[in-house]
Amino acid sequence: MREVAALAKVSIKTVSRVVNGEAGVSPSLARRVMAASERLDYRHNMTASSLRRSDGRSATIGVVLEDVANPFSSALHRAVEDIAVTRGVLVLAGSSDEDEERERRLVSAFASRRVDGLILQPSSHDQSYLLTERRAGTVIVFVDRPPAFIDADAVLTDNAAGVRRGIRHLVERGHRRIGYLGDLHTIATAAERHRGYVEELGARGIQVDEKLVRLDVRGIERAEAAVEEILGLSPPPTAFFTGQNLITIGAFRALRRRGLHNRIALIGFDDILLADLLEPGITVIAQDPAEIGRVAAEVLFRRLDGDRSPTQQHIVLTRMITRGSGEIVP
Amino acid sequence: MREVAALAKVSIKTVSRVVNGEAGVSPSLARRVMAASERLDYRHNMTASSLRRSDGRSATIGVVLEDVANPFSSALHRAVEDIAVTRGVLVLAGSSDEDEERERRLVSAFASRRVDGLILQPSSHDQSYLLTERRAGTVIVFVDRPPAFIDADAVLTDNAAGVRRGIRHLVERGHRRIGYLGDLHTIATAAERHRGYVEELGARGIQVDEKLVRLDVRGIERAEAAVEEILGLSPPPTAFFTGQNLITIGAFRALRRRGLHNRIALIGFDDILLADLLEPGITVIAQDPAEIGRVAAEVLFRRLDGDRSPTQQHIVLTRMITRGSGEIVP
DNA sequence: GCCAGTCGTGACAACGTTGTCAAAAGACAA
DNA sequence: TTGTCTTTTGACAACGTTGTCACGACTGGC
Repeated sequence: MREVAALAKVSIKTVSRVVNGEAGVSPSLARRVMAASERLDYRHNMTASSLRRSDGRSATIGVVLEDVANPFSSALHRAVEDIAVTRGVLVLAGSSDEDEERERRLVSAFASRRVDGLILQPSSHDQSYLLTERRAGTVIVFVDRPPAFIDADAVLTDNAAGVRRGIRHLVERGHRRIGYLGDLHTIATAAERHRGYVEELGARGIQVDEKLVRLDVRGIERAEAAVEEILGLSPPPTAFFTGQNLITIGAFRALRRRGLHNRIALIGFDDILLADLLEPGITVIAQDPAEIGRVAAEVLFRRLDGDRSPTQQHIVLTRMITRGSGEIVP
Repeated sequence: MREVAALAKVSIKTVSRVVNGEAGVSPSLARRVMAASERLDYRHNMTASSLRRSDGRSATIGVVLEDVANPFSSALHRAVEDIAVTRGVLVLAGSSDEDEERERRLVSAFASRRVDGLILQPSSHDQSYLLTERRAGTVIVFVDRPPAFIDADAVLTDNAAGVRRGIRHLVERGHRRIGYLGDLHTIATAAERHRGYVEELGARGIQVDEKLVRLDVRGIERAEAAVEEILGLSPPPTAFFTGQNLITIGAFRALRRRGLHNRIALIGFDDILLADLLEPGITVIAQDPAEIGRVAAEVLFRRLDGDRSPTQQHIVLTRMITRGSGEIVP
């Protein structure tokens, strides 16, 4: 900037004014400054700018997700980015891998780079450590899972309601013995989904048979094994509800290996790419990660713009997509 | 930092030394400083630090991908992140959507935040605009597509070789009429893949029948339509090679709708989640986006560590995964 | 007890910007 | 011409750090 000022024969303050598009610079000087910064390949230094600036904004936000490579997280990430770019804001992204320690390290790294806001899919069970960041002015929005020990905006899926919808769908088609496979019960969403299963069965006057329920099922292989086991019961279930993506895939594999994929019903939580090409197509309760990301980003920027209203939980609805596997009758 | 210094009754320089873990601070003072910064919730300001620091490093890199939400890009992104975290470096990510203008805006936004390095999956056909950034000391590594009008490190897939492998597989099983569907010919990788098709047929003494070839096929629907058209020829092809993910899906759909999925062979470029659950499973030439990301990040950090050797192209191999669709005989 | 050398500490300037304020230059009326 | 007001411009300090350097307090050898 100093060099540009020297070349244009003005003060650096005038260069600053031109760079920031401030009013009150005569056109001739402005032209001279632009020409000079062009010639010297001048690049504005946002970090120095935000250091000095009164609002101290870095025009950068941080996003902590379970894994930027998984479809749910990355769709959410993309939606956040789309809102952010419209405001010239950049997105730092990190994966917590369901690990509290990693989550905290990421948050701390973001904080030391003075991000304006944070979108967090929490792995931890206590986010009170964020109080410090918030006191420092960082806006925080939770996604997918509710905050614990801190009052903050959150954008969540109606997990229990979604599962109830799926279970109702099965019960209405005559199923009474419905197996349930859920993810780690410590994950808030997994607990919610299991709750939906129990509640809907209760509401329909069906006793929960604990032998048909497996929690803490992680990954495809475990799901396959769990389905095999449950199918060994007598009488076996006539339908399965699977509480997560990979579990759905594992269950489908197991059913197909046994040749039961057209005999036993299956509904999965969370949509799966290509689910419509399978035989039968898999009926799912689909979340809308892009919508979650969009809403979260909008809430965040509204807060940054000065919204001081009480924190709020925003619920994003699920949608049932029927493709065949959920419409098999007992 | 000033407040911490005041509370610990030392100079701010001593606080700086403690925060940076520099040697030569007496243990008693160090303890006092730590206690004080704990009590005041002091957060180191990396932006101010990197502004003053002699190397000027921001411990942040930028990644420009086609779309952070697509599986290829996001797997690559994740691999980069994994290398970066080990060095305390954070990753800014952005999606170019195959749009030159967006790519340049992202690069410029990254540059103004003084990222140390840039990993770029270019959409543009001329990246000479990056010369300025590089002169400023930013390390640049290209992924997936080679640089144009700039000499830089690149990490690429052996596209042509991968396709040749697939075509050979089909020819060896007796196919002579093999349809080919490719993405936008302006994308370097798509052009390379098409080249592989032509070359391998040539090497096997098979004349390319242009009626069996469709380029510039974008997305699932277009691919479906293209397959339908080509199937209308007489004689129709006995196999298809599809040069991209979505095209493979579209082709499979079209074949299934016609009831030909067990009669006409299909090999796709790039692996598809769940491809093994389909009937038949889809044989693919799989890329390894995670490996591309890993290598790119390693090259980038090696450069940042001072490696001044000539720029290099790193080739990441493809792998054929046979699942059934590619093993159908005419 | 003196000197040279080492170690710990702090004062100060600087990194690249922008906010503040005052000075200079121009516009207009009397 | 003068005085007043408005517009344009620049000098300077400050943002939160770290590099440089110098100072004082030890240490050990004689």
